[in-house]
Amino acid sequence: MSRSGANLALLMLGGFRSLVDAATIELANRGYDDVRPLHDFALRAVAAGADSASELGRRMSVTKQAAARTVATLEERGYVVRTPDPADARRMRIEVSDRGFAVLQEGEGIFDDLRTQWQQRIGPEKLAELESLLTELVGPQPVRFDTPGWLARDLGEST
Amino acid sequence: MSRSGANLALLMLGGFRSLVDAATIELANRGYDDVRPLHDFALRAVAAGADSASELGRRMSVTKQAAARTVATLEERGYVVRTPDPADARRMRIEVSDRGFAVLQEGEGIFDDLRTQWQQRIGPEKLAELESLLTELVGPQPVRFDTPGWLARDLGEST
DNA sequence: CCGATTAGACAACATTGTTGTCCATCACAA
DNA sequence: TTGTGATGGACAACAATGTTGTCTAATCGG
Repeated sequence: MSRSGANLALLMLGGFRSLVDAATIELANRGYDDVRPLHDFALRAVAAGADSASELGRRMSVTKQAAARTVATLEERGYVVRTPDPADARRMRIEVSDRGFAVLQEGEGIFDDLRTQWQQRIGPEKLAELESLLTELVGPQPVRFDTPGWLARDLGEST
Repeated sequence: MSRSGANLALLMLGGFRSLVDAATIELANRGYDDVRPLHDFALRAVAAGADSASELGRRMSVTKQAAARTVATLEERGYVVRTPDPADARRMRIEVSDRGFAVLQEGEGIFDDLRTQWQQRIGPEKLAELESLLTELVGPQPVRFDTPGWLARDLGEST
C-alpha cells in the first residue's frame, strides 16, 4: 500500500527535521541565535576530544578546510577558543569555551525535552521500541554525519 | 540512560541518509548519475502538478528563484521540458520528460527495494511498527521538505 | 484604461563544501 | 645529524543551493 520506500525515508527526514528545527528555535529563544545544529555537533566533537581542525574534520567526515572554517566561525562567536599548542607549533589547540559548554548543555536539555514530548505522545514503550528499531537498522553510533548545508541553515525564527 | 534526545534525532538522520545515499548511488549505477534526491523530489512535485517555476517554489517552500534554477538544471539534463504557456505569455509550462518519468520510476523501485531489505532485517511487523510510530509522530505527509543543500550533494560514488 | 499582482530573469551575496597548492613543523630512519 | 615523508594550517578558486533585491512583461480587476 502507501508504505513506499520513499515514504519511509521522508518519514525519517521529517522526524529529524521536526526535532532539530524545534531545538534550533528554542535555542534561539534562549539567546543562542547564532548557532545551528551544525555548530552544536561540531562543538560536541570538540568537547569529545577533537582538539584540532584536522581532527575535527576527520571526525565529521569533512575536509580539514571545511572544519577549519567551522572552527573559525565558532571562534568568532565565542564558542571555542584557539590557543597555540605548546607541544606542536603547527597545531592550534581548540577548546570549548564556557559559552560553548553552556550552549551544549542547553542543547542537551532541549533535545531531551523534545524526546520527552514524543514519549508522552506515543508512550515510553513505543518510543523505546522506535529507538531500538532505528538503532538496529542504522547502528548504535550514527554520529557519522557528513551532513553539509542544510543543518546550518537559518530557520524562520523571526517575523 | 543513553537514549538522549539528540541521539534520537541522529538516529533518524542516519536512517534517512542511509536510504537516500544508497538510492542515489544505485541510481547512478543505473545511468542516472546526474540526479540528486533534490532533483527527484522536484521532479515529483512537477509530476504532481507544479507546472511552473513559481508554483514549484511554493510547493517546495523555496523562493521562485531557487526553484527556477532547479528547473533550469533539470531542463539541461533532460528531465523536464519547458514550453511557453499558450494561455499566459508570462509562464513557461514545465513538464516531466520521458527521461524524467524513467528516473522517477527507477527511484520508486530502488526505494522500495531498500525498504524490502530493511524488512528482511527486522521483519515485516517491526518495520510496519516503525513506520506506524513515525507516521504518528511526524504526520502522514512529511512531504513538506524545505530542505536545502545537502540533499543535492554529490556522494562519493567513485574511488 | 490603469494600477496591482504575478511570472520569469538577472545580479549580488551568504553558507558550506571541495580541490589544489604551499609552507612550517614534526617524526623517523639512514 | 640530516633528509624525506607526513601532518597541521592557511589561502585561493570554484561548485551547489539558498536568499534578497530589482526589473520587465503580461495578466487581472475594477
